[in-house]
Amino acid sequence: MGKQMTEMLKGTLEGLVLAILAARSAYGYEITARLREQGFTDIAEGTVYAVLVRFEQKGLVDVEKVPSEKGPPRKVYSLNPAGQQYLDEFWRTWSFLSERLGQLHEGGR
Amino acid sequence: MGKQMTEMLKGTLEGLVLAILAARSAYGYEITARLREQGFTDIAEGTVYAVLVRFEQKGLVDVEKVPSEKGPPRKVYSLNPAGQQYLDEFWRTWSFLSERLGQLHEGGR
DNA sequence: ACCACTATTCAGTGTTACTATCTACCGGTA
DNA sequence: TACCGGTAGATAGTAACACTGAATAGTGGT
Repeated sequence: MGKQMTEMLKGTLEGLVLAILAARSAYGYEITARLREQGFTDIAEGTVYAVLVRFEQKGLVDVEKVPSEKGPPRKVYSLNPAGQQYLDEFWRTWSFLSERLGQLHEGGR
Repeated sequence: MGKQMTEMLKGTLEGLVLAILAARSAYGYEITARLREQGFTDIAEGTVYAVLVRFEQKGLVDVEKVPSEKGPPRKVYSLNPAGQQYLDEFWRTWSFLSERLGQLHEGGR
């Protein structure tokens, strides 16, 4: 999708994935697929896994290994209270930025 | 403002500054001051200058040195057609992301 | 002579997403 | 058996970006 999207995803991809997990627990492959469905066709698989590893290291998610009928076992991630708090903070930050940019976008025409 | 804002600014700070320049030409110190007025109190001065250098290297702006009554000469930056095009692309990218995140934010409550 | 304000530059650091590749498990087919 | 496509995850190396912290420099006022 271009270099601008790549840079813009830094800082928002985390929130994107957290928001998906907030709706319901999921595993990496599934999250990638859902992002692709929503139009983020260029997000690399490896990138999503890296995000999930970071979440685990920061203690924002709980992990459970679940055997799969097709393929190797899945690592199912679910948001814990710390993750929910982190997500709340993300929304506050994003709202602030979104508001300012929205004003600039309107004012510029 | 926190680490989340720092990361979220990657990719959006460029657009922020471009949008400011689209409204009218400006120099670095002035841009920093305007950002601070708008609530971006934690954006480092050095960061803004780095953005402007990148713009110059990419050929998105025209530069003019103007003597100042107070202090050293100013480098006044103005958006050129390439910069305007880059800004248009930024808005398209941001709109896409903003729409998706907006949906997730609404759906999550 | 000193200080506060204005104005720009730069080296070094940490975080992040991408690329590319590798491992591994399963079912179906030749 | 041997192979392949789809599912699932891990990892080393790279590029881009914002921040920290400091340095440099010009002007006016005390």
